[in-house]
Amino acid sequence: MARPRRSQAREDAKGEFVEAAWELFSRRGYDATPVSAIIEKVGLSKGSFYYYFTSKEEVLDAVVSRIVDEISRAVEPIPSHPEFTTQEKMRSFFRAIGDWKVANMDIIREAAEVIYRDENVIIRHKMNNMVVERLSPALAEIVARGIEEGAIDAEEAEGTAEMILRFFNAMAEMQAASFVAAKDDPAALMRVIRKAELYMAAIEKMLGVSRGVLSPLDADFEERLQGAVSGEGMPREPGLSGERG
Amino acid sequence: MARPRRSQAREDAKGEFVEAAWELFSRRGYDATPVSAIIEKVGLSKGSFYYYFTSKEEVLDAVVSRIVDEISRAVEPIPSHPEFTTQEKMRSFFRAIGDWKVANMDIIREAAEVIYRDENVIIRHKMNNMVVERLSPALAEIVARGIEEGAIDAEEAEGTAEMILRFFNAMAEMQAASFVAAKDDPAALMRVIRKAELYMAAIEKMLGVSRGVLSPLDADFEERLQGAVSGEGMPREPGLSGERG
DNA sequence: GTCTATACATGGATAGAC
DNA sequence: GTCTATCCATGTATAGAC
Repeated sequence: MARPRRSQAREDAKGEFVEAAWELFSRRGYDATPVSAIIEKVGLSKGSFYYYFTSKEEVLDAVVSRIVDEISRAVEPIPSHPEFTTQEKMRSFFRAIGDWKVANMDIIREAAEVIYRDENVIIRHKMNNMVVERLSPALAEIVARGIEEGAIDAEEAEGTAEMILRFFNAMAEMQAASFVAAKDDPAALMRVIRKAELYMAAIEKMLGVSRGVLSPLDADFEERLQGAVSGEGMPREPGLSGERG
Repeated sequence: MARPRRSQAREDAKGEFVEAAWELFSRRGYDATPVSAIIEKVGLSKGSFYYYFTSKEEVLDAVVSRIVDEISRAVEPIPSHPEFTTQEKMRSFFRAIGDWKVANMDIIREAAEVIYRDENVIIRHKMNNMVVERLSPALAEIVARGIEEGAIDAEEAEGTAEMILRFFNAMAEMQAASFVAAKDDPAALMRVIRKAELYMAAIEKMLGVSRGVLSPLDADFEERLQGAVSGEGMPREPGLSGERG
């Protein structure tokens, strides 16, 4: 027996609001998206919106939470992987984040320009903080294990894990600033990637692991990124990852 | 008898707006401060405000710029200091920033709670970016010199300088998160300071300098911070060479 | 060039009916 | 749970006075 519903029953109205909000925030920005736009998209009224969320900010929290959930799911099993060494776990960890970015490159590329704008710091900020909060435990577990085994040189696993993730966020901010500064310069991307390697190398130094333990993924990531960014895989000059002068 | 100028003569109306804005932003927050509050405080009208600034955001930019100017003035002479070694320059550099924070602790302590709130990320963000932008050149000069002399192990001075400053910002974000998480816990401050040492040690590792080159300032900073935080007036003594004239 | 007064559109949020 | 109607704060624009 079917449950009696109102004319246009919603399976998951709240979810629809979150979905619509993300689409709008990523295309127009947070401040620039009025609640009225969200409700229009969903086809419900303002009253409904405020039935599910106490404020516009709350729907942003939900949006961010949903995104971080995805990354979190990919990262959680890594620390307890039975066969991975500490190095492999670290590499997988960063790669999981990178993979998410690559997998969502089409969205990100479109959203980046918007999200990276000053007015939308609030989005990045909530994302950054949630990444630290939710991903720290898994990374801390890997680091703790690494310290035990002597594979990592650090004093305190949790603080170190948090620090690395915040450093990762700082790297993203660098990318944001670089892209905004030169969004029309096609060479900008390569400069950003080169800078990113500096950051990865810095993490290696922080952890006292040898150079290249974390960064090889970059050479790989770089290719995939390049493909994703160009949209069709333009031919390009070979490796720049290892060289220095 | 002085001719009565319109209401009250203003020497520097624009400066007064900036001053008033900073006082209000730091006490109530950016979003929570309507332009009407700023003009009330100054005693001028909205039209005046928009004569000097094209938007509310612009006055925030001016506020942030003024603050970063202060730090910048303290930092600029350091790279060309004739007698300092690279290590001393680095130490002075970080200390100059620390000193500014200590000197302004009363304001900061009051403002911290407000500034650190999510709604006010925009303030921190603009501050962070401006710090990177304005302080990078000086730090890069120190680093470049250090690389030449073999005192610092890094690949590229400018990128490294920018990275370190962003890392510094990340440290501030950690502090923000920690304070917000436990604002009533008196032990929280010590934990934060301890965490901060982790960050300073990480910078030392990044630069390939020996442990303690940068962090001794922390022991010092810690004391002064402790004094400042406990509410006692602190001896504010810029232990650093040149600054404002 | 500097400022006052005022008008206005936008948009977040609420109340209460169904 | 969803609606309609409404409130009201506030950023911004403008006309015009000194």
